[in-house]
Amino acid sequence: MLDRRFILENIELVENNCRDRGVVVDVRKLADLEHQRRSLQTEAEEANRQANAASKAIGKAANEPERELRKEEGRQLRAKKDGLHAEVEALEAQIRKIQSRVPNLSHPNAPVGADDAANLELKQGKTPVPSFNFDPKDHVELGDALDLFDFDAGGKVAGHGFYYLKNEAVLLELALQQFVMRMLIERNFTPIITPDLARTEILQGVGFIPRGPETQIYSIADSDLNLIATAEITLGGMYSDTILEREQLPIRMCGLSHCYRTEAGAAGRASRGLYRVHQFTKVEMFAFTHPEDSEKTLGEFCDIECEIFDTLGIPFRVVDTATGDLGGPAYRKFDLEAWMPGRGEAGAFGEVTSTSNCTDYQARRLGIRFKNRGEKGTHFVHTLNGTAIAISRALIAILENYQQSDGSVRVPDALQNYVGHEVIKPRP
RNA sequence: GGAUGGGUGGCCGAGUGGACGAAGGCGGCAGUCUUGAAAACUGCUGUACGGGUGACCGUACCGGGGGUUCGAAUCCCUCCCCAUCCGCCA
Repeated sequence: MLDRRFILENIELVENNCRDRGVVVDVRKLADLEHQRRSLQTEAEEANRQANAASKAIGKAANEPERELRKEEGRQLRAKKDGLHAEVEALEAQIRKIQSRVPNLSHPNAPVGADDAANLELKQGKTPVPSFNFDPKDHVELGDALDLFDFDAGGKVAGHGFYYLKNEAVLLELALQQFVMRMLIERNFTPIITPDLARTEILQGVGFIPRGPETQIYSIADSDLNLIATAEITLGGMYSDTILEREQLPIRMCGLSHCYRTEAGAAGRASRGLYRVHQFTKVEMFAFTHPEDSEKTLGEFCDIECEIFDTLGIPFRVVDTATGDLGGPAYRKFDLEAWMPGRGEAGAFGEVTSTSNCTDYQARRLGIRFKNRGEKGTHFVHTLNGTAIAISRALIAILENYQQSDGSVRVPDALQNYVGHEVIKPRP
C-alpha cells in the first residue's frame, strides 16, 4: 500500500507508474474522494467537539430545565456527527478499495515494459551452458528412467500438479535444504521453519489476494486460514503490528516451508513435469531493514542467489524485471533464470529464483515500524524477500544439466556429502 | 472437541458511567550528583489523522463490530483472538 498523502501530493507520478506497470487505477478519482472525505471528516469532528462540550456542560447545569436543554442539544449534535461519520465511512471504503490496487513505485532503473519480454539481462553465472554430444533428455524422462518421481500417483491422489518424489530425488531435496540453510546461517540469517498456513489478514498485508476468482491461494473451508504460497507470507507476518528499535534492524531470516499455489489461469503454459506444480518446498530469505539499507540488501540477496547457483554449477542469467511484470508490492525485482536443457526446443532459461525490494509497501499494511532512540514518531521498515532455493525448479536444473550420455545424472559436488553418492544411476 | 481465564500505551499492569489518553512499574530521553560510569533523585516520554511557519490546537483510538446513554475502557449484544487445564493424537 502506498501512503495516501504521498499519492495526493504526487498524482501524476503515481498515474505514470500505474501505466508503466500495466495497472488500471483511477488515481484522480481516489484524490477527489479523499478531498471530499477530509472536509466531511473535519465537519464531523467539529460536530463531535461541540457534542462533547455539551455533555460536559450537563454536569455544571444550574437546574433541571437547563440540564434537559443541554441533553437535547447533545442528542442533536451526536445525530449530526453520526450522519457525517457514516458518509466519511462510505467514502473511506471506496478510497481504500482503489488505494489497495495502487502498486508500489518502481525503481528508476527498472526497465519499463509491459511484460517479461522487456526484462533486461544483467549478467550470466560462472557455469557455461553445457553442450551435449548426445540428445539431452528433459527432467521428466530422466525421472522416469531413474525412478525419481511419480506424477501418475500424484494425480490420482491429489490431482494434476501434485507429485511424489522418490529415491535420490528425496535425498536431493533434503540435500538442497541443508546446503542452502548452512550457507545462509553463515551469512547471518536466522534459520526458521514457518507454519504452512496463515490468516487471510496476513496474506493481504504481504500483498496476496486470497479468495478472489483469480486467486493463486488455496484457502481452508470454514476457517480464516490459507495455505501459504511462499514463506514470505509467514516471515513477513512474524513482526506484524510491531514497533522495533532502530538497533534491532536489520532482521534477516531464512524460512523453510512448503508452498501451495493453485496456478489458476496457468493451464497451457509451459508447465511440463515439475515446472509448474501446486506444491513445492522452498527456502526463502527475508529481511526487515532500515529504509537506507534496502537497496544494498537487494543486491546482497541477488548475489547470494548467484552464489548458490554458481556453487551448484548450474548455468543461469540474472534479469532486471520489467515494470509490467513486477507484481504489486515490489519496487525492484531481480530474477535468476537457470538454463534448462530439456525446456523448449533446444533448451531455454526458466525462472528459478526471484528477489524483491518491497520498500515500505508491505510494512505499511502489516504495521511494521521502527523508532530511533530519543526521537518522536516512527518510520516504516523496508521489507525484502528472495528465493534461496525453490526445490522443484532446482531439481529440474540439476537433473537436466548434470545428465550424462549413459542416462545417469551426476550429483553436484556441493551436494555429494549430503546425498551420499556421486552419481544417480538407473536401478538394476 | 470439553472447561475456565484473558485481550488496556514501546513492554508489564491498575481502572467505582463524567475528574481517563488512562494510576503504578519497566524501558527511553533530559537534568542533578560523580574525575568518568553505576546507583540515587527530579522532570519529560503513546499512535494516527486533520489544522497552523511555529510554541501548539482539534478529533479519534483501551481486541473488532453493534447497542444503551447527553456522556462508555467501564453496562448490554455479537464476533474474533490469546492463554491454561482436560480429552484425543504425530
